Amino acid sequence: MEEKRHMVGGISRKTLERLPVYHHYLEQKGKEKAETISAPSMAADLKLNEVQVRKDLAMVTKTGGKPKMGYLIRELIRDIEEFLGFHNTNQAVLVGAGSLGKALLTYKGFEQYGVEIVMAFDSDGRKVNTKIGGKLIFPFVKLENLCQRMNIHIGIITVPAYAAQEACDHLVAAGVKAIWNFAPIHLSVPDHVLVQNENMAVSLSALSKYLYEAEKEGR
Amino acid sequence: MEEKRHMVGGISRKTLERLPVYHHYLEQKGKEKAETISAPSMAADLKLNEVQVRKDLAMVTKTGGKPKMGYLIRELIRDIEEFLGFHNTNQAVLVGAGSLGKALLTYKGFEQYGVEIVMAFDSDGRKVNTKIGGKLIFPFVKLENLCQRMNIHIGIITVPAYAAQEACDHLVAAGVKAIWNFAPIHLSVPDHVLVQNENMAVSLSALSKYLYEAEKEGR
DNA sequence: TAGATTGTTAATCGATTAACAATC
DNA sequence: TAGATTGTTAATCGATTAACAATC
Repeated sequence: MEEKRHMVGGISRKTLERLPVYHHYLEQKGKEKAETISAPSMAADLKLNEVQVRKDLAMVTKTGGKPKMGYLIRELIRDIEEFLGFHNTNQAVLVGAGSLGKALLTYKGFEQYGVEIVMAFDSDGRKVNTKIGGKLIFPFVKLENLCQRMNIHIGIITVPAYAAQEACDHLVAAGVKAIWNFAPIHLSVPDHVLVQNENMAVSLSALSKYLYEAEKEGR
Repeated sequence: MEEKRHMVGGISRKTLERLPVYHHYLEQKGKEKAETISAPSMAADLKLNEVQVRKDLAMVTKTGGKPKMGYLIRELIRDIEEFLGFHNTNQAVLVGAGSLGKALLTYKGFEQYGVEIVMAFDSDGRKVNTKIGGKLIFPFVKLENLCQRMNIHIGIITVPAYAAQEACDHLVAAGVKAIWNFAPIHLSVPDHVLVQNENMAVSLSALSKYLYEAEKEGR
């Protein structure tokens, strides 16, 4: 049975990308003492189409909204969190304790999204056995063995591009099911492994292109 | 005249996202002594559709490919770089010298994509006047004045979510035209300013959701 | 009741893919 | 020539938006 590339668990990737945006927005609103929210006001604030907002919410909410009243904020937050699986935390390992890896190891916000980095790997002997953000750095050669034994499901790749495929292969061999890739390179993985690319080069290119166009058009 | 949201300089955002991927791939191939490349082989390696590759390349290349031979790698690289405006470097400032900000300040790969970070701002007095990655940290209150005087076009936001909109407002007031936002929050900006969100929460949510589904389905 | 809002069905729009003629 | 490959036109597919009935 072939799985559609753009679908994850029955909803479109586009919707999936908007859910965390809604989640963050609703948490903000919740702090401001608001109890309910309407799709048109959410859409206006987030610059989205109101029907799109309603359809997205319909994918996750059990009780739905009430005409003239909108949705209950607390309920929506809970529904989104359950839908996205925030509450069943997955353990992750990080490969490559360079500056970006260090930033991710010290970042506090991941657990909110159901991901906990439990350790890191690096081939630089000077980093091995030190701690960053409270997480111990192990030698790269122990990656496969340790990940397998600890039944780790998520690998985060922050090594340079030339080392990324090798890191990826070891993670896959260890049984990792999802890879969060920060190296600007296309990774080859078996079909059952999800690769989520965080490609900064893409964003930069888009910015650069936009400014290039803006200049040409004399804006 | 209204500009289509999903178009940047006449090409679709999807194509724009793939161009840096092609660029990196072609540079790899170029190093391996290859001189030409065909759309089918690129498509196979990058797991894309071959017609899509051809169409994307047709958007940027002047001379096109030759039947039976494919495209000249060096030429494609040059065309993509010119199209994306890699060669006219834009100066950028970074706001928020925390762990992520530090990672970006020390990262070497940006200039390749036409973006040079020239300085950073932080409201923490202990960081002010120190250097990270060779770039000087200025007090946050000087942001608007300095950016305006130096005619900076790109702002990179790596402050916490609660401080992001304020940082954004100052950047916009200083005349910045494009913002690269790492805070997990929707920024309100005037229409002429481009916001490029690097939302790690979105990626994490997708990973988390994928694993959640995989478990449910017993994979 | 009137008006705001929801949820759904139908129309539109854009991006992807298939089909195919042209060409080296 | 035969076969690989390009480039383009047409068909398909999915996501967005418009229209509208239902409801509080």
